[in-house]
Amino acid sequence: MSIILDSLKQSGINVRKDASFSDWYIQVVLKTELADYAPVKGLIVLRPYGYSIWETIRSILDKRFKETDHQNGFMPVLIPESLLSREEEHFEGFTPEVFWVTKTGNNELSEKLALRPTSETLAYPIFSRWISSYRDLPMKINFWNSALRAEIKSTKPFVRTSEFLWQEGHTVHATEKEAEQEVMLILEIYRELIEDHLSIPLLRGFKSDKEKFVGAKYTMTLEGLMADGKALQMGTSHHLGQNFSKPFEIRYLGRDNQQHFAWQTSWGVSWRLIGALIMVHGDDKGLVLPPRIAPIQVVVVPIFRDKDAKWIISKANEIAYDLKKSDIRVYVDHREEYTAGWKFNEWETKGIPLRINVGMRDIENDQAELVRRDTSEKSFVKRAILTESAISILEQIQNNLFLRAKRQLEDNISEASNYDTLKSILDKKGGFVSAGWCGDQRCEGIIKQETGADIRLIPFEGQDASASKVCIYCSKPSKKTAIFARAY
RNA sequence: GGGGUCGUUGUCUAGUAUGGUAUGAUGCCAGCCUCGGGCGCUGGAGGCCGCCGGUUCAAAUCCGGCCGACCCCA
Repeated sequence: MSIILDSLKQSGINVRKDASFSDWYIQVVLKTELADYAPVKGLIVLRPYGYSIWETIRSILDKRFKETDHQNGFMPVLIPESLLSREEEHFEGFTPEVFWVTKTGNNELSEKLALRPTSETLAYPIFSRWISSYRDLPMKINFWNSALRAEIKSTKPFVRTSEFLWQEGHTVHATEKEAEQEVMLILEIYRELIEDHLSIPLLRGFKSDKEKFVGAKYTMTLEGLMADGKALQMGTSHHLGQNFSKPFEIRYLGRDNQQHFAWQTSWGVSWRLIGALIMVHGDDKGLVLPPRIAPIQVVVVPIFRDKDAKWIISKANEIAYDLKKSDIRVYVDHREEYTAGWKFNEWETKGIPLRINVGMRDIENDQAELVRRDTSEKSFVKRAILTESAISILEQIQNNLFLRAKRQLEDNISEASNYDTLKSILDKKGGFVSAGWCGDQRCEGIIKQETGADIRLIPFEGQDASASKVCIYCSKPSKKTAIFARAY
């Protein structure tokens, strides 16, 4: 059961983040009106506030994709079984979580149709029709859509749902080198989104073969750390090699007048990022949004009594007008049905980075009160420098959230030189644990079974030192330095 | 994969042991109120007690199945 805080009313968050993390998370999702449950297990409804955060994430990414010569397209949601199963490893990997359509009305379909768990197998035969020569390459297409993967056991809004919003990019290249560059470019675009906009620090590296995208040659990943010490995969970029171009016959005629199989990549991030935002930055009062992705960056709350309402609201509008001229996303809460105190709480729960209060006293003093969401710090600022102060404080909030999270991440990366230490760190502290690994999937599998932790990534950095280590499980010479964690 | 807890009005809940037509708060609606941290006062509306079936004169309550939510262990 939750620990109920008497001091808070039911309309607010009434459990503490550090006391009952999971309960707290659900309350934030529901009470800030990000999302609600749908009638089918594992499915959620995005409410306008949640959707607006997704739209912000989408617009940031979309801009970067287009700047790097990607185009948007759309693929249907149904995939014939014959196509889904064409690449064997891929099919086996996805089979347990595929939703199947078997009927139209009362008639059995002659071939089962899968609700897309991802679009590779549907897109690639079509790509094959579109590509015939090196002149058609590279082809770089992105889809903003949803994917369906049945979550049988445990579900959690945004983090683990049977349908999720995401983008999936698919590119086709003439050379392996180009595909490798593409995978890295995308990883950097994701890093930029997550670290610079969502203020969530990351570890970068490769997935192990066991954890990579089924069918990929290799997968690169960005991993974040949640406030409860569990890791969350934030984005992945896959080098598909020719693993799909061969079965799906994506061939092009080269300058050498020879047929070549193309080299491919695919990559995606999902609304899981919204879950990460909640878990990383949220506090006992609710959501805390970094300014760059907050749908509303500044809320202006006019404080008034009936007789001077119009006057004070007009002052609030003037402040908002100035802020808008500087491209700040601002909202004036002029509702007369709610008290100022009520509004303070509501906007804090929703995580608006900066609040500006204006009442009669402030107007008399030619000032306004600024309240930071991240530190609760209050300051009075003269009207003349209000806009520049707001801009500067928003910037500070953005940085502060990142640094706070970065400290949290760094404090929770441990090193283990033997198996007992690994287990004890996982149990007592959580977080990421760096250790030597022989590269054998059996060791990896046993560790996961015994500790619940898997290899989150093989980091790009620090691999030089791995030769001097031994495998954390079998003690044979280490081939890689791997980072283990329990994860969502 | 294994185990457990739970489902009562928009929300949170009492009632379930021992069967008799549902309690309180909050929210909602109307009207008042000197509204700077979820103000205060008066009145009002709101319920297939998750769904389906069984037992019974009678089921929120007992039994079975299903659906959904959450937790713990691996």
